Amino acid sequence: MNKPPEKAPPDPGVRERLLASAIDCFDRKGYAACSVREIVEAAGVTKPVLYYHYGSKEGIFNALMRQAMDQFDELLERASHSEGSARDRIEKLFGEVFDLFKRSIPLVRVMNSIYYGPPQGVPRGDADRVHFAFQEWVKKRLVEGRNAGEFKIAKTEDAMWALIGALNVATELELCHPDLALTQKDLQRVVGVVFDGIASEEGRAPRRAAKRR
Amino acid sequence: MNKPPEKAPPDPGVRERLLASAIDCFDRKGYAACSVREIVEAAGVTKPVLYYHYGSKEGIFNALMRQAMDQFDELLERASHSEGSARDRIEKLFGEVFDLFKRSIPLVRVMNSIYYGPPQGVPRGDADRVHFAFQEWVKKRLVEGRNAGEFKIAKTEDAMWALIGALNVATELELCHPDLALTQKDLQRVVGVVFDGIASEEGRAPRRAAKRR
DNA sequence: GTCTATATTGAGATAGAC
DNA sequence: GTCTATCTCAATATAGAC
Repeated sequence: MNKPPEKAPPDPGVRERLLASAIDCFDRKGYAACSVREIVEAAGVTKPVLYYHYGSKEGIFNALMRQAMDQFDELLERASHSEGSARDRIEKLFGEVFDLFKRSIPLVRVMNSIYYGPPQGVPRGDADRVHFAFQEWVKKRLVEGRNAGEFKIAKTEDAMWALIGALNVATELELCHPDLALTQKDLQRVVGVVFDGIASEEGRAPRRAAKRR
Repeated sequence: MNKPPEKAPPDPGVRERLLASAIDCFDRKGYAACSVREIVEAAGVTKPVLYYHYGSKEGIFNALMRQAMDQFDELLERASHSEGSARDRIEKLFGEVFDLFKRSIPLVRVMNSIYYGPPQGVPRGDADRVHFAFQEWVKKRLVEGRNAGEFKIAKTEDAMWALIGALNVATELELCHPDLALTQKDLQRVVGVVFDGIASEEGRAPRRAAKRR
């Protein structure tokens, strides 16, 4: 609700410390279960400081969301100027997105819990916009690839979902089983499965003709 | 914490009403943000009734989780006796899982928010066990399929993740965009993309040789 | 088993001094 | 801008009557 400090900034970096602290707390306990007290204590300040800079608990949450989406938007923006085959460009963006996520696990967990989970008293914000933008980007590349003879796809959406599914699964593994997390190479192989398919040549034409066991 | 009623059950169905009410509230507001008061009011009872039957807010949550996992376990159990090609069996189980999810959206959202999101003061419980069991089931079918010449896969895990990713994406769409939700047929086509791949024949051998644009 | 009434704790947020 | 001290409210949980 409040604007950034205007007159004198005696404690530079308070805002950043508060953001970092909020990410950490939201990540460990969830938005609703994390208290303002815990956030400010970890940031080494008192409650009024948070309310002065961000207006409310929801205010600091929204600031986090905006920060995350700006980063993603920038990635998409740069990717729309990338070069190469459709597959190259998709693989490149997926690698960058995965890398960004890997570097922002706590923030991603917080965002996901609100986007996919129940609203915990905070609005979903512009998360939809970002999701749609990403989907459209992938779909465009797929259409281009098909027109260029690079892909054979009946329905662009199907391929889009299969690809996004592969990326999501890598992210989710990172979130809930860091020990089993996929590497960049692993992800590229999984994505490669989608591009190439796993059915053997003989098994493909007669779609359900594989032998019984 | 408490056992089911032992002596006299004057209000049959209270437990079920409480469970249903809890699912609904957890779904709409999240575990932490949903109050016991709201649960019991929707169930038409008072607070002590909940504490009598389930011991605590966490107790009723755990009861929900157990209920959900039992259903999933049963699905897996039946699927391990299914017949047909590996692809047939995988597609069949995916269809059943997707159907179960579609019929349990609120509960699934609650489970996911705890499994993938921050712990909101409740333990994750046995969710891991179920996930691993599902992954192992798929992996087994893939190995069988490869041994039978049905698939050509270098790394079974890659195909497993691509397939599970497709199922996840269908579930997640259902959760956060019911309007865009995939049908059973849609899901089978997306899964089909993973089985068959989308790369055209000429584009496949030289993996990065597609033309520049 | 289910109620009314209440104990107790901690939450989000703010007033006002400096 | 940041503090101390405090307001207000709603949360989980329980005591004890019926």
